[in-house]
Amino acid sequence: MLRTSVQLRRVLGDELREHHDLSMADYDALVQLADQPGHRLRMAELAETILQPRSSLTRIVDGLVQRGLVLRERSSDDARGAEAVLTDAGLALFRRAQRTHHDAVRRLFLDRLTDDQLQRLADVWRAVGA
Amino acid sequence: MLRTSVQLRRVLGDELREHHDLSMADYDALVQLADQPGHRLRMAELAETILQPRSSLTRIVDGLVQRGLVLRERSSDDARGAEAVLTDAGLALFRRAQRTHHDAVRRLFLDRLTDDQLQRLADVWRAVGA
DNA sequence: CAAGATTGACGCTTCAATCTTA
DNA sequence: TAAGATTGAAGCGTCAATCTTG
Repeated sequence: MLRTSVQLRRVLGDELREHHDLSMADYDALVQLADQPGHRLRMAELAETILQPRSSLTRIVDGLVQRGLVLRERSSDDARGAEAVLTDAGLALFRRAQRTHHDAVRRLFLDRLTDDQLQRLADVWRAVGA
Repeated sequence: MLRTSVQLRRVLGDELREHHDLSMADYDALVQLADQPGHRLRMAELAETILQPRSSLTRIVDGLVQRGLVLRERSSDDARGAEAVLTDAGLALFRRAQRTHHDAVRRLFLDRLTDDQLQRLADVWRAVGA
């Protein structure tokens, strides 16, 4: 079972890499930023939501900044903190990547299961994660 | 759902690392070797069964050989090929690691689900992997 | 001193190129 | 020439140590 989930994640990651040159972690970060009002989030919060250590997030944001997808800004209220802000280019790339990703998820996962199966899976999985 | 499976795998990996200084990939390799008659397998076959590129397997076996857990032997029938053979120490470590791993799987996964849920999960997951 | 974030160094993984034998 | 396996170099992810601000 873990084998299958690893393979699934691997394929999904390969597609993002191939079409948009994004790692799964990059994509996760873009998802969270795009989801926020103002498209911005504190580094520590962003790290937490994507289940990464802060040091890892620093590298991830480094890469996104270099490609002009994200800006780093000092936090206005607390000068120790930094915020990551999605640029227009970043948002545009995210929307394209999201299409790729959703298509892949549908093809590899959703289309292979009935609605009933999906419902059961969700229930069972909730028990594991709790 | 992928989040949960990633977390699960991460915790399982951390336990193997902490108690036996093994990566998941190391453990996967030991499982396959221990499972074979003669505790030996050709490199290419071992790579395939644990879903790793051959180059990755080379590194993995390098580490295991250095720790005396595995021996590398030239294949008797085809001198191009190499075989990995589990040593007594390797088998002993594997048995201990297996206990750790099984305990963790039970604790984090099996104990959280009813038999009925497990059965359903197996059915659903088979559809995804197919 | 504590909190937020970054950096240096290391380990794991993988690709492309290479070496060896068939 | 092809098949089996290994190696060099590069990227990703992480820990411990460090820098900066509160």
